[in-house]
Amino acid sequence: MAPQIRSNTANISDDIRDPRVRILSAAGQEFAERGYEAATVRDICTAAGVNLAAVNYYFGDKQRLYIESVKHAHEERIRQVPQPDWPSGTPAAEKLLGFVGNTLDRMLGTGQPPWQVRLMMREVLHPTEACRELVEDYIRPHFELLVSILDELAGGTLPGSELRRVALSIMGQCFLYRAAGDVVAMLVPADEIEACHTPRPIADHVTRFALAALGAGEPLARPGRRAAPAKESHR
Amino acid sequence: MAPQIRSNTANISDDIRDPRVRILSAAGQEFAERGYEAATVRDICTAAGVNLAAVNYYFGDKQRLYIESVKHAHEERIRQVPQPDWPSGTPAAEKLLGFVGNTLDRMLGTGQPPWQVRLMMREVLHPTEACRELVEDYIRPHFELLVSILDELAGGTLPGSELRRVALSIMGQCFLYRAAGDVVAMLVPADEIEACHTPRPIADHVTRFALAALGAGEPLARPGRRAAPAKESHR
DNA sequence: AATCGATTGAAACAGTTGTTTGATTTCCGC
DNA sequence: GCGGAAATCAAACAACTGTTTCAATCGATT
Repeated sequence: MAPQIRSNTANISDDIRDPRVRILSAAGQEFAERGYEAATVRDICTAAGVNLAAVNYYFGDKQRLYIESVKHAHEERIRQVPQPDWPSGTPAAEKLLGFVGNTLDRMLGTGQPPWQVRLMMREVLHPTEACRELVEDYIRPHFELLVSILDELAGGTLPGSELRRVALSIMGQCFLYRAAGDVVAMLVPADEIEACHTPRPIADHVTRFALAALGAGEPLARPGRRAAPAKESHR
Repeated sequence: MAPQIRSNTANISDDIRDPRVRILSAAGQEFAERGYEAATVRDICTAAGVNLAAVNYYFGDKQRLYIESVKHAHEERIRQVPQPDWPSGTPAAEKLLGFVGNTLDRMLGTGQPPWQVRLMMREVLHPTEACRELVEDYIRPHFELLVSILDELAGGTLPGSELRRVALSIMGQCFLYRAAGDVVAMLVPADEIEACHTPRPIADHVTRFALAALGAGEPLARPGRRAAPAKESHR
């Protein structure tokens, strides 16, 4: 009656035959493409090549299938794109460039972003139960790595709260291209998109922007006369 | 048979009675809250206090109702939050702070962001037909205003493509809090959220960050050299 | 080969969806 | 008040949804 529990260490060739992971994979793609409501278990089962009843047999209902498919997607993604690691002694600025490039590669991919990322993005934008685990296992480690790079970059002179704000500023810039890429493409001339808004140039820009802001690189511009030191908010 | 066309200049007291705008308003809130698929015309009609058939009578079908409700939402929003305007001679840095603060107010609102914004955000994240008009009428004017402020700030030394990249960097930082606010709240300690991640402090940070990057303000940190100036960090 | 539980399969179920129908009421110029 | 268009209403429709049922099949252990 109850489905047999499969070992987590089953090898890949098994996975392809295992209807459980076939369903998870098909479900992830459908959910990523159409969203939770618009995706139907019928389409998922057809894509997975299993019977309609298999979803309820293995996962109980659609909602639990969704949660499991998000989990499965981010576990797969962690295996695909490991955390970058640098030899000790690598300059912090170089680490930052590597980190931003890696983040953009993850988010945008070389070509079409993989469905795993699009599914995770849906979860970030409209969180459900599956979100917390996603944040703790996938997002937070990356975020903390960025914070540590920034700490090194600032020579330990900035408090944690400020480091986190700067980290969010950097993540936000990457995030915009992933979540609102279509709108960006409407705002910027088409030829400029191809030239300046692909992963590598974006990474260069975001890094230069951050380094300059932290005083660890040349400012992007040299306004003619020393601009009046922009008195802080006068509220 | 065909519904009568109402003048666009009908006054507000009329609007409240006009079933057309009652439906548009109810639909916008439902779509913003639940998304296109999950929102039902039955719930919309109940909320609007009209008969089920009214949607098809006035708008034809659900999809056209959605498009019209997005249009209606951003027209309303434009009326609510006019473009900021400064007397000539206002320092560019001050304009930037005002712009960022205004953008965050629009996106986050003082309390719960209005449904109009949440609906527009859905359209940005998962564009449909209604998106193009939204971009041209609502987003692009704001974007171009930011670009012009940045141009002034850089003293005309930066090319348009670079200005647009910086503008996107700034918008991205604001955008993160609106679109991924829940995840931000999971990444940052709760007390820090209340202290440092509300509209005003964010606006201060984003502005300082950008000014420093452009060389028009003090860097956030002084790595290697003397300790951080920590001048008026937060109050 | 027989057995028994795990798995698959086709079909049906009950509920909800967007949409349509056709009668009824309301409104307004005459 | 009358006539006819505009607007409203309750009811039904057909299609699709997630879920359940239960018999058929498979696969390993005896």
